[in-house]
Amino acid sequence: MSTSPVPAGPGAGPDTARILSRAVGGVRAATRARIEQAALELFTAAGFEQVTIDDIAAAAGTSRRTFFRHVGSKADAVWGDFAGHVARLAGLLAAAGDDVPVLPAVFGAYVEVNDYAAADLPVLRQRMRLILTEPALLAHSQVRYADVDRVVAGYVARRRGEDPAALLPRLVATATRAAATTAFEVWLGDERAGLSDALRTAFGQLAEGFPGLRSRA
Amino acid sequence: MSTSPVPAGPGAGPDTARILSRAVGGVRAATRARIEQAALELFTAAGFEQVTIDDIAAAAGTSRRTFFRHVGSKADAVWGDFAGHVARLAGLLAAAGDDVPVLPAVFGAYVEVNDYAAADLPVLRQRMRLILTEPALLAHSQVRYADVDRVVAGYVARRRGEDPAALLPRLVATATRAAATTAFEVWLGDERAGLSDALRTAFGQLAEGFPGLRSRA
DNA sequence: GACGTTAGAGACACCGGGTGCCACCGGCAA
DNA sequence: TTGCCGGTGGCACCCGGTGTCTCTAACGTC
Repeated sequence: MSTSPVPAGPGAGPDTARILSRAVGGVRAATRARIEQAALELFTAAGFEQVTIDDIAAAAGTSRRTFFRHVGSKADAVWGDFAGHVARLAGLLAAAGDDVPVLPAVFGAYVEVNDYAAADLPVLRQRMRLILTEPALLAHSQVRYADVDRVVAGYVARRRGEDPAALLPRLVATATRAAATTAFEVWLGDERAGLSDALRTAFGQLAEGFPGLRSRA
Repeated sequence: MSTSPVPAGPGAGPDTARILSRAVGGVRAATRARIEQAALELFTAAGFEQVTIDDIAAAAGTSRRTFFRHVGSKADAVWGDFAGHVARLAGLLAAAGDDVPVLPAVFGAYVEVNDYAAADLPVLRQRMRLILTEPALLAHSQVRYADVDRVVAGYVARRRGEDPAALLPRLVATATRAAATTAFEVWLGDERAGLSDALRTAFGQLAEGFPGLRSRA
């Protein structure tokens, strides 16, 4: 059970992973978490492009093939359970009453789904810094955000009785998401800023139509 | 000089390219145009992922290595001279007088830089359909749009005397760009729609802060 | 007209992300 | 014991992208 190069063979994997799981729920989730953690550390230390899959696999104590089985792609290693994030957003919107106006409902759902516990903020900063800084990850983000946009556009369309492909639902989705990512950027650049505050400020500006910029400067 | 498999060797390239250029200006530009055209046709016919670089090179009558020398990457083959596009936008903003309010200035620059001649619209549709449909190209678009955002944010910051990294300049940049891409989407989905009209409509909604969505539905 | 120079092109080798396939090993049920 | 099954590792392969070398056609110079 030491870390010395014992020829333990492939059987060593399941054992250690088993120990790590137990409380979490499943071997899969445990190894995936190990891989993602190793990837995050290596990416922030050396940069996304400089780290190879073999590096991550080695750091996580597994193989290249297993990495792809769990994570799917190099970029996916940074995103964690984003699908669950989107699902929570969809749930919040579905649960929003029809008495609250559309725009505040979207704003509120965004703020609530991004209401992280203080303990999770450092990891979130690490993730977002990578996503917004590394070109390859920034590119990949567009594919993920498209899922968010579909959810929001669908909600607006339902409330308005419009086609989700119409201008207004799509516009609300892309504009609110643009505001959210911008809020993330300024939050990332200011160590003292609060994420919820940044989101609310950005949404406020958006909802007011940038009043200071429409008439004479 | 026929198209039969004469062992012409590497010398055949420069000759034909020479003929194609002359009126355009440079052998480089001609071969690049040939490559981009071949790529666009193959992508729309078979899908972005299905087409390999070798396919494009063969269709353009050149080699894989030459493809990369001219185009840079597979995704770049779709974008044409987007850098010039961004430069024109920057020029329009720089030339905008300080008497016109900030937001209308940005809107106007966007509309004007996207005022294509009728003859260019089919190719534009082809390009935008690919960019908005193919996931890999949608991802890549984020990197390109980041350049646009920098230009717009810089303009807003200059007009307002703020830091380009502050919330408002960034927010205006990302929100207007989101509106523009949304306008492109609906324009793409509606054969009869006008691009300028779609842009103006989207910008109008954005500037008004979605009035119908802020109070009771 | 022979010369060297230069830009463009092709061939080759290599790297890294991603996938399909097969073999193995452990646990579990019949 | 036997058979199944989830998880794993190894291997081969495809493809996008880059560095390097060589070749050749075109151009200016003497």
